[in-house]
Amino acid sequence: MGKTTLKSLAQALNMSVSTVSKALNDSHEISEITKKKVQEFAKKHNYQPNVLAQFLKTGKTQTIGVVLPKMTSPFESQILEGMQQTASALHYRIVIMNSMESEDLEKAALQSMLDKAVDGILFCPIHESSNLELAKQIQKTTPLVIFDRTNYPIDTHKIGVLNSAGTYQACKHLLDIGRNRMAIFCGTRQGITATRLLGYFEAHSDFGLPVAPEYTVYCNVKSISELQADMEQHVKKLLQLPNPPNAIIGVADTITTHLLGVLAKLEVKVPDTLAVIGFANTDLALSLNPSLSTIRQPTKDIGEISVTKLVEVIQKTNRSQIEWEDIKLPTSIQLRRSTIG
Amino acid sequence: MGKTTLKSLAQALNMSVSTVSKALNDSHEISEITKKKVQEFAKKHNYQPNVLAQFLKTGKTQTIGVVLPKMTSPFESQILEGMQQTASALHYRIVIMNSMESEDLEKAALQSMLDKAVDGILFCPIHESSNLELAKQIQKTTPLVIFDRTNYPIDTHKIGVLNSAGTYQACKHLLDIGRNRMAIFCGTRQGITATRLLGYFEAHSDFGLPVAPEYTVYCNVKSISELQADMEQHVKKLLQLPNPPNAIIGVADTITTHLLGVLAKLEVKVPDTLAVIGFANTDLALSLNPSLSTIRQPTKDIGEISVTKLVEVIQKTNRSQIEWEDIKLPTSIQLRRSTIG
DNA sequence: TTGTATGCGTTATCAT
DNA sequence: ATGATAACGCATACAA
Repeated sequence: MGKTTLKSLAQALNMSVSTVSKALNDSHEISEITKKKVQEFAKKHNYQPNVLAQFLKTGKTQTIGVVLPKMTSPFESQILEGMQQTASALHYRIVIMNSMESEDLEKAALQSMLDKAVDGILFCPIHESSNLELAKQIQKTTPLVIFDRTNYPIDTHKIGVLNSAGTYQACKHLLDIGRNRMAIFCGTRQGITATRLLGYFEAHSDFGLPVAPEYTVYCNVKSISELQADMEQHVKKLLQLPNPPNAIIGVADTITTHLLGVLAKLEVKVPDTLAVIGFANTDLALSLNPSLSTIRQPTKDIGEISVTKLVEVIQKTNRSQIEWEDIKLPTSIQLRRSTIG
Repeated sequence: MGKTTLKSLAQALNMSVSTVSKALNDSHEISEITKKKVQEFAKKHNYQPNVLAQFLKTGKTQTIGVVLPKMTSPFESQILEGMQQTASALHYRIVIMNSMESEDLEKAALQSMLDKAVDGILFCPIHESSNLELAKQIQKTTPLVIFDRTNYPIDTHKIGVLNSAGTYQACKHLLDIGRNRMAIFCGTRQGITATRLLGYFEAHSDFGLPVAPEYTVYCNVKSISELQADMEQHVKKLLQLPNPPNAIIGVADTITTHLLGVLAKLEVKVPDTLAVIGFANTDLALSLNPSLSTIRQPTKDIGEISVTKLVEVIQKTNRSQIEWEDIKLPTSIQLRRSTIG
């Protein structure tokens, strides 16, 4: 009593392997009666097709590889959950490779996908040109879709959010509540940060607000502790300006949420002295000090659409004729006590 | 110029397929000179072995399946990250299936692993007996290791934490700072909750504190909003008692962190009126209102050890002789303003 | 409607 | 030291 295979079934049923195979695949060239017979017998003997053999035969693994810079912050893990769920629904499985913000690891991750053990790749590059050549190379043979970091110069589907609009909304809200001196805390000097800054500048221009260069702050996001120390210095410096800001916008989850901790430590009153709003997908906004006004990204949708689009490409026969889409999903804004007191 | 395979290499080199295969696998029966020749040629032509064929041949997929109830909270995502990293180091990949706290989905997830597309399974059951029979069934053919929920009645390695000690420590700390009336907020009535409650009772017994039954509170954790509403009611009720508690212990990440939001909403002073401490792996403890005293679980270690132990089993030839370990890792306690003001 | 034969790309066994 | 050949389990073109 070894494992049940097509062969063993065929033997037991006194039929040929191909008949059994076709019957189990519900082929039209098999009579209903034998189909039923075979299928029942197979079920009874708990037959499980060896997917590896199927894979080898069909060249498809029903597997999607995801390469992304981190996976523990709410933004990423929510996206991953969305991907996992829709992939499951489409009968795909997800394999995650964490590039951990390192270009070398990212390269290794991408290369490990290359061995044809995945049908397609969902890629969130570390920065706007990291491993670009490799990605282009891969794309020649394996469908690849970009998510989140959509300003990555490559021809394929891209799924991200309307970053500049998110910041614009935040600025508008701050202005509405009388905060006209807004600092903005950024991460690295590229990609998404740049787009979010754009919304900030646009809003200032539209609303006739002057832009103070010292209000644009770049933080060291290498590690949480470095980020905290760095933000502490920046806040102190800003508050000593002759014309200090009365609001801060955070351009990323980590920055915005940890900024509250820094301000609490410095005993800066929020929102009295500084209103705070920013991009954040934490579900702890209500438990923060004070409850945090957020610009939320539709993480579940990002995950879902990324998978859907990728599978679309995978299943397309003539891949050359696809019109690549650059999808930008809208953000939403939630107002809480960190801005409205 | 199709894909480079053993066959194509052999043809080009005018050698046999088996020679090439052996040369690439560094076999001792191949001369150094041909080895070098083959390996260089293969590299030059960017040869990638088809892992699917390898899988079919060897019966190993170098893939580990993870089934767990959720993946977006810090505790779970940190564990997943730990698993992913050590798996990578051991040349395994991780496939995640999210049971989403549903027994049916859990069953489907486990069954989808059954088709032999994974070499082993890491399983965190929804509750202490969910899909127990199926798990036992699977275990006959596929190595399976339990993590987090270690009070699952099955014979295999289990990797979790010393839950009762965690709560015990928290109680001790509360007593040290003069809080002798501690309520405890639990989730469902089973498994881990029970163990953590044990530490609470033990501490009370050891320290000669009376246990007030109304201090043990079970919360509805179906969704965040239900949890918040439910906790709000419980807090109100507790504070109206003739002898209200002066501290609350949360037994899980979500409960503890969201409790702060509820208390903020009710304008209950923390820690003045109620000190708060609890199990939580959020890295936002410092940004919470107020900064949160936590009992932290060694998530990275859980992930790392789980994978290591599972791979150990996978690679063991005579699986029958293994002594199953029930590993309990210590928690650590971080004191912040929610208890020490 | 059913069966036969072949191949997917590897590894492993056995000759040479 | 190298090569021929047979599996692994399945799907499919083709034959009957």
